[in-house]
Order: sequence, then C-alpha cells, then structure tokens
Amino acid sequence: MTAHPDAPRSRRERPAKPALSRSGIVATAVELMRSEGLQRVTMRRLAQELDTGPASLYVYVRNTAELHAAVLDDLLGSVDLTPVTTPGDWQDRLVAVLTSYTDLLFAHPGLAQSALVARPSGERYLDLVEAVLALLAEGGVPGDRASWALDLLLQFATATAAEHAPRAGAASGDGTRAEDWDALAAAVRGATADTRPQLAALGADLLAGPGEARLAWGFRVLLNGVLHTPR
Amino acid sequence: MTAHPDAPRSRRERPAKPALSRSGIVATAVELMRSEGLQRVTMRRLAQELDTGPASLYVYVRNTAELHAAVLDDLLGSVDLTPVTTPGDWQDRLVAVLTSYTDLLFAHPGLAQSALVARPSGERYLDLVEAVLALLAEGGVPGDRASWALDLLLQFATATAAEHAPRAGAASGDGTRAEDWDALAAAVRGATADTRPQLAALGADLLAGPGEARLAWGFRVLLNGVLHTPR
DNA sequence: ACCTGAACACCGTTCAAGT
DNA sequence: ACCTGAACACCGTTCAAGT
Repeated sequence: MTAHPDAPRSRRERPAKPALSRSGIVATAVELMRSEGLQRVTMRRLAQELDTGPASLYVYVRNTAELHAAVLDDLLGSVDLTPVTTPGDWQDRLVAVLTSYTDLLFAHPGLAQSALVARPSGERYLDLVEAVLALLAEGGVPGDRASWALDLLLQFATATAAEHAPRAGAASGDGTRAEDWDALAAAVRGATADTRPQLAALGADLLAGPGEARLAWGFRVLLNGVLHTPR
Repeated sequence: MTAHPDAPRSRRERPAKPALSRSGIVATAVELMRSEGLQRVTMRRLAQELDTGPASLYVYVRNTAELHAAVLDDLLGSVDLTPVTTPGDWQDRLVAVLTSYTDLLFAHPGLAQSALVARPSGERYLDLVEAVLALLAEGGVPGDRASWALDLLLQFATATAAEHAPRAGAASGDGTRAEDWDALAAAVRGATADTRPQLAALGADLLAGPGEARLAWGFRVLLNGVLHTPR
C-alpha cells in the first residue's frame, strides 16, 4: 500500500490555504474590492477567492450587508482625523475631516450606498463620529443640535458619494451616468418660459459647477444653518 | 385534419393579453410594486405578470434602472404642488412641498435609493423642480444659490427616505433595520468619558427624536443655511 | 465547532430565430 | 418592427451531512 500520495501534493498546489477567520475574510474582501470593485465582493466570488464554498463564509459573517459594513469600517481607518487636534478655525477643520471622509467614499461609491441603508456602527465609524462631535462642541454648538447636525453632515457626505455609484447591473463601461446627465440636460434645455419658467431662466446654471465646489458649499450651508436653527 | 383546436382556446384562457406598450409595462410595474414591493419589480417577474418572456420588455425599456425611474416618475405625479400657488410664508410652503415628496418616498424607500443613484429627468420630476425653484425665487434666493439649493433640498429628502430601504437580499421580515439600530445604540452605550467623551456625553440624545421632527429641522437648517451662505 | 456540497429560488441581459 | 425561447453568467442563503 503506497501511502496517500495525493494529500500532501494538493496541499502544495496553491501557495497556502490559511484557516478561515473573520478578519481574514474581511481583509480578502477589501483586496477584492480594490482589484475588482465592490460589485464583485459577493459571497460567492469571495468564497472562490478563499478557495472554499460560499456556505463556509456564513460561519463568520451574517450576510452580505454585514460583509460590506465590515469592509467600509476597514476603509474608514484611513479618514484623516488629525484636523481635530490642530490649531485653526473649527469650521475649516471640520470641513477638512468631512472632506477626507467624502473623498474616501468617492473612491468606492457603492460602499457609500451601503452606508446610507445599513447604519454603520464599527469602531472606525465611531471614531469619525467622535471627531465630528468634538469639533461641533468646540464651535459651541449645543448638544441637542450637535446630535442632529452630525447626521445631517455625514448623510450629506455619504449621499453625495453614493450618487456616483454605478447602477446595479450596469455594463462595466458605465456610460450610464453620462446618459442620465444628458437626459436631464436635454430636459432643462427643453423648458421654455411658457412651460417651466424657473427652469428656463436658470438653464445651464442648474447643472453647472464642479462637484468639489458644490460639496464645500454644502458643508458651509449646513454649518451656517445649524448655527442659525435651534431645535 | 381538424382545424387548430388549441389556438382559440388558449387565447381565452386568460382574461386578456393586451399588446405590450411602454405605458402598459410601466403601469403594470407600478401595480406590482404596490402589491409586492419594489424588490419584486424585476424584469423577469414583470414579464411573468405580462404573460411574456423577459426579453420582450427590452423592446420598450432599456434596463432595470430605466424601469424603476419610470415607476418613480409615475409616483411623483401625486406630490402635492398646490402650496406653490397658495398664500402664506414661502418657507412654510416650500417645506410643505418637500414633505409631500418625502412622505411619498417613505412609502417606497427602494425607489428613493434608485433616485439617488440614477438622476431622474421625467416630466413629474421636472414639475417638482420647477415648484421648488419658484418658491426659492419668491423667497429672494439668488439664482446661482437656488440652483445648488435645489439639489441640497431634494438630496436631503431623498437620502432620508432611502435610509429606510430594505437591504438587498434581506429576509422579508426585515428586523435588519432594528438590528442596525441596536448595534449602534450598544456602541454608543459602550462609550466612556475616557475613550470617546463626546459620544459618552451625548449618549441617548444622539439617537433620540422622532424622524418627523428631524426632517422638519433639517429642511429649516438647509433654508437658513442657504440664506446665509453666498457662493 | 467548523466546514462543505448541493440545492433552492431567484437575478439581468443578449442573441439568433421566428412572425 | 416586434416578440420570443433559450442560453450565459451570475446572485444569496439554507440545510443536511460530514470532520
């Protein structure tokens, strides 16, 4: 009897098949997202990457939503929170933190979309919340307003990033966003002073302006609004 | 040879099989959404409802995103725009219009989620845009600010509704939202004055308050902010 | 306890072929 | 032009069975 000649060989066919673990799964998911995009971070595709079947992942992750939430929290580790402890105007520093958060989500808009629907509660997210609250407190925003302002600010940032998500099932090329924009632009051009006077009057101005400036203006609007609006 | 005995019978087995048309497809999609929810408004399920195969729908609708956009525009027909031409404070009337829009989306949060990603450009949507711009103009908001304010207001309303969307692939029962909330509440309770002082200080206040009041406050924050923030 | 094969119940979209 | 059957290439999740 020759001793099991296959078992040792098959073990060496792939570089390594490390034991599954939640952190390993999440790390692989992050890698997969960076290389192929969030739309490929599915239970099945991820299992394939980990050399196992999809069912195995359910031991460590409740479902796809939880997986995406874990990926998001991992990513949030690279939000720049240093402005919190830097000298300078509190509003400028708050906008800096929020901009860092938004930039990060812009790179992964699908994740922003998840965050909008599945309320995050990971450690990194809590760090971000703490940072925003600290700056609002420094600015003298009363606690009751700060609680709600926090949501407003993060929701604005998250939604703005989510708007750039590829639509589910869209072809990889994704001219789909440009098509939407063209359709809206055509509709605006189609407005006349008779039918839709406001639209006709504003015209191109309605669609103009770089996203960056709109984002910054939005943050300022929210901060000014919060300072002028008691609960 | 007996003459095709099956053909006439099969024609009468179902009440009627009307010819396909874009408006018929959209109308059926709206019905289907009201009876089974947006998650069931898929090309395949809709085709089944129309007694045909999914491929047939692609003659009238480019893809699923366009189908959902058409359903949304149909729904937008019931936004109450009468406050535009009513006497009274312009801000109150604007908030009334926006609240009507938001209430509508709250009933179909999945649609709000689509609207966030696929910019609407339907007739009903343009009517809403025109209404909001008319009220901003009445309030003396300069055109350049009004253009951006429009986006801010509609995005806030849409995102707030989208937050209540059921997560993709969640079980029908959907205790999933409550679970998220519990997780966040637990995380907030876990904050101490040492680790996350701001979070600990605000505590329950952070999660308190009815959605309705938060929404109304949010609209006021945006309006006050817009009035105080030049571009 | 952890892991898995296999199944269940679905998806969107395309395309060659028919009428 | 309009419509379709069939296929391609996927999904999430569960469950009984194995180790």
